[in-house]
Amino acid sequence: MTGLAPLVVILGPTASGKSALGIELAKKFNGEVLVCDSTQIYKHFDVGTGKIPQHEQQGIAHHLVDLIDPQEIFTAGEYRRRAETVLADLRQRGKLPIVTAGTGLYLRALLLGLADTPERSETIRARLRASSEKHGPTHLHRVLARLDPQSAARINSADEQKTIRAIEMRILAGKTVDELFAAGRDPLPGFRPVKIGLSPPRELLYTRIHQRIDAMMQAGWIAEVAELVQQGIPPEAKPFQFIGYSDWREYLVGKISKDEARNRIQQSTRRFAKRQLTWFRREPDVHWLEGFGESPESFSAAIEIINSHNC
RNA sequence: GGACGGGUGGGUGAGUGGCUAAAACCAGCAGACUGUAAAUCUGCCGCUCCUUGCGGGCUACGGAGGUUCGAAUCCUCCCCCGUCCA
Repeated sequence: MTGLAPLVVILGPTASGKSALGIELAKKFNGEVLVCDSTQIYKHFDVGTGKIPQHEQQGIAHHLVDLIDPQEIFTAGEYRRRAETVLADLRQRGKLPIVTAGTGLYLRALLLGLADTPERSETIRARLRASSEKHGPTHLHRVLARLDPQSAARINSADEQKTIRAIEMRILAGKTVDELFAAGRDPLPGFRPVKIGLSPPRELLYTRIHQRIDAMMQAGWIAEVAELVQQGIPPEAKPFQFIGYSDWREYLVGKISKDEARNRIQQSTRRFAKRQLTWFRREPDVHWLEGFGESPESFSAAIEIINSHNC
């Protein structure tokens, strides 16, 4: 029991109000925010990724934001490492860490850890992709079936991305996925997570998502994209895969109308929110709240949950 | 008033006598996911019953009738919509 410091986690789909709740709780409990979001990692992609502007942070420090340049690649493992550094620092300063999590995989990497597996290798991936191009879409899956039948059975043959990763692990480590995973993960030491989930009614969430997109547009999202394009950041850069960025890019060159871009963005955001919900539903020990993070009810409910875990 | 074209499941839309509860796409729902994760991938999607099976029943292609062993598909009348001619 001793030595285990509390770690508040606020999780939920986009637009559910995680950030707002995080800030309020940080104010109340002398905390700081650790953003757990794979998109806010990137510098210069601000409006569309929902970063909280400085002037809205109310003096609460936000960590794990703006870590890398647009052309770089980030990973869940790297997130875990950086988060641990931040956590150690907060602990030293007696601050309550509050994690606002929208990216399920990163949260899992933080809390449960990852198995000791090889990191991604761009060379191997490029080679595999080339070979897939040459031999057809299911070729890699057949290769995997030979190298690692178990994971081949688990991975759908259409899922090239996961197939490649499995082959990559097999090549680099000389072991199958199951063999690698058998060693177990490395859970976050020294902390006791208190998880609060935000799950507002679906209809309301979708409405809120639409409103948020409009607000982002008003906050200069399109201009932001124009600026990024102008700086010469190529369309293949990872953050251009984030919702909206390529749509606005197409809008800017006149390929689609503003309305069309907006519609597409609404659609993919809704789908994204669903996927987040699917992921988080499996997260164990979550105290689910039915409202948005901004609501006073959520705030007081969250306080009660945290207090009951005697933080 | 006349001439064409058309009315299909939540939407768009294919289907011109059986293999059609009806393609495809969208929307929606559910799920998987241990280093790209706002990514990537999968399933369901008229209602209903169970012994959950390439199972049974019911309802469905504007409406009403008809032809046929069998109709979204053919015929008749009616109602709507679009374009054109008066």
